[in-house]
Amino acid sequence: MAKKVPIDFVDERLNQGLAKTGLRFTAQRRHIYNTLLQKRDHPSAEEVFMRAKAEMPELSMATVYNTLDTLVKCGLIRQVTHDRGPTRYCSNLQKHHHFYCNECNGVFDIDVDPETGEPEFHMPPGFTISHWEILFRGVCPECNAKKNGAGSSRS
Amino acid sequence: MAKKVPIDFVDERLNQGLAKTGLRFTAQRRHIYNTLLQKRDHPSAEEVFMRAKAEMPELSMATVYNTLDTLVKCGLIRQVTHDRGPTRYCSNLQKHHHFYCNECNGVFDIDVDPETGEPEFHMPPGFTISHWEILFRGVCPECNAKKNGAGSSRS
DNA sequence: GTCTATGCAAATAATTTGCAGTAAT
DNA sequence: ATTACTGCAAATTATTTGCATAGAC
Repeated sequence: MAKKVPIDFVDERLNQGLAKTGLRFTAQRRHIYNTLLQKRDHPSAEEVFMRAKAEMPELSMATVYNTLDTLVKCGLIRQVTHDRGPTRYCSNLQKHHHFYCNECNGVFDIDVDPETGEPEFHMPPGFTISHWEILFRGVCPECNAKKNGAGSSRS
Repeated sequence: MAKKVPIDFVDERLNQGLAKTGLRFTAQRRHIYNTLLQKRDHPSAEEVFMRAKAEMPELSMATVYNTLDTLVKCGLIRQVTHDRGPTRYCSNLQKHHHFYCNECNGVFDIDVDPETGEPEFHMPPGFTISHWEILFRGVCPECNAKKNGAGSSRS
């Protein structure tokens, strides 16, 4: 079993994240964030809800959705959307790639070699690849034009 | 405007795809596949429905969903799921990568250099990248074990 | 005390399913 | 003739929203 992430670490990270946006520290946010950090997988909102509710029975689904969005906005977790099903969440903020299993729909982190940055070097044995692509995220030319033109600089 | 894909090409490809699985050639499948090939973007099922219904008013949403699934199974199109919204579809079967715009949620094809395979070489100007990752698809070790162990060979 | 966050329930969005009629082989 | 496909409507899944109450600062 992976070693437990200490609650002090959870609180510190959460406080840092919330501070940036002026949001409040609540028991639910702490508990949900802690739930995510305790297991290095890619749970859906439903799965987070079930795990977290086990120790906080009054917790509601809406709060889970709200909190997950909040944590994403704070940069503490990332959304993972590689298939048609529910959005999943990833608390691994290290640079890494993803492997999606076409059979069980599981999502696996593929770490990179810290020296070379090569993911293949660390591709664990047993995975067979049928397809791969690079996914870039950012801003497209049209939206960049809008941002640079009209809005941003007020000097 | 990009040049129109001839209907003969559409029919030929569709027949090839359907033949592999024993599925039938229908007016709806032809029309939907043609609709996808005529525009190189990444429409959702809803968008495909609207475009296709314009020329085939009796078309139903369920048929669009069914047909899109069929075309994916035949290998004629691919699903694109990079955000929380509706699944989109891609009729570009050339090797390429994707760029997702965080502002407008648009999806753009990023072609690769046919010589080197480098996507950056062809990254069009104006795109600014905030994050990128490699997405692998295939079969995970556990599912590979199941397939090789129990089921497949009946000799 | 003020304002944000939570919990509940209702609403919406995206997709799937059941089934009777229609069309392809 | 047989079996798959379509269209419609209802059902389900995933997520969001409105609002009264509770809690953080």
